[in-house]
Amino acid sequence: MLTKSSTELVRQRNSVLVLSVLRRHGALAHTEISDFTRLSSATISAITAELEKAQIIEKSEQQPASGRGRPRVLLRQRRDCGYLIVVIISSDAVQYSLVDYAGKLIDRFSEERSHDPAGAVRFVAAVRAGLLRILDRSKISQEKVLLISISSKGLVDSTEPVLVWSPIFGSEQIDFESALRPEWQAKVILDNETLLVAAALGAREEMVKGADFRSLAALSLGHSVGLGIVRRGNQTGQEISAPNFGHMLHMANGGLCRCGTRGCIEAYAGFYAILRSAFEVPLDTIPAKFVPVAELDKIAAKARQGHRVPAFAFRQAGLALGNGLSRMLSLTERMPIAITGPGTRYYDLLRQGIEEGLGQSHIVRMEGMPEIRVVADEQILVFEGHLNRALSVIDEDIVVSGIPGAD
Amino acid sequence: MLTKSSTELVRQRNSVLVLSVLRRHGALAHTEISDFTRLSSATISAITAELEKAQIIEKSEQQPASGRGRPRVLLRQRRDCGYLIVVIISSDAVQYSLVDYAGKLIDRFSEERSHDPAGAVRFVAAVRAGLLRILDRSKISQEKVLLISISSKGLVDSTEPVLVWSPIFGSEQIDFESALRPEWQAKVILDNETLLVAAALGAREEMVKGADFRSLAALSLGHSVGLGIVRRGNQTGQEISAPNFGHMLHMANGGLCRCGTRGCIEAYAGFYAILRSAFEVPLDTIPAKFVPVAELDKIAAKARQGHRVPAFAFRQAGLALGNGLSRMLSLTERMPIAITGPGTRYYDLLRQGIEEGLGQSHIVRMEGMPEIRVVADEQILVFEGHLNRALSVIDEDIVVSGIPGAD
DNA sequence: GATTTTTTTCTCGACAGTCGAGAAATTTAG
DNA sequence: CTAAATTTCTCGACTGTCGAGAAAAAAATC
Repeated sequence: MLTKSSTELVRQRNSVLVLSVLRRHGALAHTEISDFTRLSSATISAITAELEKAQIIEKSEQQPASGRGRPRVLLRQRRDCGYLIVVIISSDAVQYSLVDYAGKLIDRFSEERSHDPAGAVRFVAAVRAGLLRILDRSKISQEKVLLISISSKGLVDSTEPVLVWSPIFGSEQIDFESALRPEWQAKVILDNETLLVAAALGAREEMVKGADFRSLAALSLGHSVGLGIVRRGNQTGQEISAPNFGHMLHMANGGLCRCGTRGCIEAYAGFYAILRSAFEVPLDTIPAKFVPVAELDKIAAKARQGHRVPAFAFRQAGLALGNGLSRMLSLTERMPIAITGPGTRYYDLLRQGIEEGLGQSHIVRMEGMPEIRVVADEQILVFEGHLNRALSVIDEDIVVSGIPGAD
Repeated sequence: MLTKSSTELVRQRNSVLVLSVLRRHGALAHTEISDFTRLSSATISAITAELEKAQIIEKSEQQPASGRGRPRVLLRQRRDCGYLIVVIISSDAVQYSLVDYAGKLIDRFSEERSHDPAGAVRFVAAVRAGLLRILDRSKISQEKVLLISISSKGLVDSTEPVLVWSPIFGSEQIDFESALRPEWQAKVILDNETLLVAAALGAREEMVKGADFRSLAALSLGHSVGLGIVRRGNQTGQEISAPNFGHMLHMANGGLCRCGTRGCIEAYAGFYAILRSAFEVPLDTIPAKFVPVAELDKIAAKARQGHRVPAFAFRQAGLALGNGLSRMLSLTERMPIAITGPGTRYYDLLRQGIEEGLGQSHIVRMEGMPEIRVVADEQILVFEGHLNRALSVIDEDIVVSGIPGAD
């Protein structure tokens, strides 16, 4: 359903546009903003004057003029315009980061997680405590926190910040919105971790390729298996999605997965699954909860020395991943695949299986093998994805919810 | 990448909006347009005056006033504003339809197709001849044909009207753009057939549910297997895609498919595949090119009488479909599935397998079985999808390419 | 038949937004 | 100290939407 358009909407969209180029390129002069946005100089004047009056951006202090002519005055976001709290939930810890409106990290700490399984309620309490703690440490007033951006592995609702399924809590849902609402008036968003990795990689790619960038998938290998897809939308920015890839069916009536179903991709390619096949444990035994990476390193070493069984375990994992990716590609357009996560250290062992698994499908035989690259630093990408996403959400909210001081 | 907005864009979008409500609801009065679009009466006056001057819409002749007050004047599209040719390519014929700007069918005929395999070049020539023929029959000038909307089974390029892979021509690509360009200046679009079915069903659904409609998948069963997905986009209308579902990998190293790959879904669920398993022919024999439906009806009759082998063939087909659908659902949100095509007559035999196949995946166990409905009249839906899509493309093109007579 | 009521369409002035052109500001070069 | 260069700011023109009320036209009422 289309919806009506008006002149105020035009101003809103152009204001968001100005803020977004400021995000992408840092402090900019009037002229540069005009160049990037293709808006006329007069319009830039009007918009920036409004944003400045509303204390969202500010003129930077004069810098030594480096050329002839009137010196430029750079415009940048006001750091104290608002704050963002990033919460990254991983299997063994929760990391809290406080970030200002300009994207600068102000404070950060991690808290260990107890692994008690019946702990969804306790976990939520711990997150609430963590949020209050980071707020307290920095002496920022709670109203200044505009957004809480949370990420976790697992399946996330597409419209509300609800964790529908996670490796740790299973089907015990966690609704962060209602958990934080009385205490916080900040907006709460929740994203799948690998989706953020994909978003960050997509943004980097768009920086380089510009309009040529079309789409990209990120595959995260670790205890569990995650996938994020970024596609360039028709008009408005990027479309991202985080499917339930790790628990897509690999083989009917296959190995038992942590989730209780048989034959998931993760039941072949998760760390615990590789361990299970390497030790030739029957595929229907209940998988180990956690697998120390050192343990897997030993198996990998043996596989590299030429031992058949451990090598076969990695190969099976690769096959499951390759088949799954080929199925994903059957449902989307052709796109490059970036592999991240701790599992990348075994890529040499997985590679052959992945490629063979990919090659078993019609689409890959027809279009050829997709480009596969290995990308390290998953942690950094997750945080980068949080910032990209969260700060542009804040920009939009600020503008749409009426620029304060404009009336 | 965001892009700048301007007042002219506002007018464009609102003009398209007016045309689209006229499409959806037929001839409307000034007041009604204002109600549907939520634009003010003054704006409607301005826009409709412009469209009328440009000979895109017209005031309908006075109808007997049916109430107090000044009688309404209804506005409607001018039939002769432009024309659309719909080309539906099916396995045994090509149907040509000429439609006016108001969506009314003016002329239609079908032409048999010869099944010679090396016939891509000849086929293109036949299509060109068919297009000229329908034009000639109706005495409409070629410049008045604004759009040629083509559909086929198979895989279609997402940006250009190129048939990348089809059941008949295989990987022999057909570029309709370049095939028709010298002769026709009309825009050419090409869509997968099942995608149009999904689009039509989505539009119907949106009529009923309004904003509650989220997404829907259409599964077409026949000689080949097709899938179309419609999702409600963030803001602008619907997002539709037609994945290569029939040739998604069902089982590694499985039965041989028409496409030459092993283990495609179609190699289990296509008509020829059901025939093959019912006759207990080895799964690696090259499949029959065409299977008369009567043949399959016989097998179905036997299966319904309780014979094991034919019943098993349908069950295997159902399992392949169910597994495939479950994989699709792992990569998208939960959505209802509409089953169409000639294969629906065997739904009673397929059903159990489909449901079992769906149930083998984590996502379905967690979210529950998706709603499955059987929808007849695939042919009508294909044409309806063509009209929905093509006419709104025309509306947009007319408005965006500058309203003639506005200057 | 004239007048009032009702409903719809049309028109006018107010307001918001963008744009181009040129004025104003401010620094470097000579 | 003046001219050139460069950036920012300002003004009037144009386009768009909106609300209010005028104009149109038919039915109801007196």
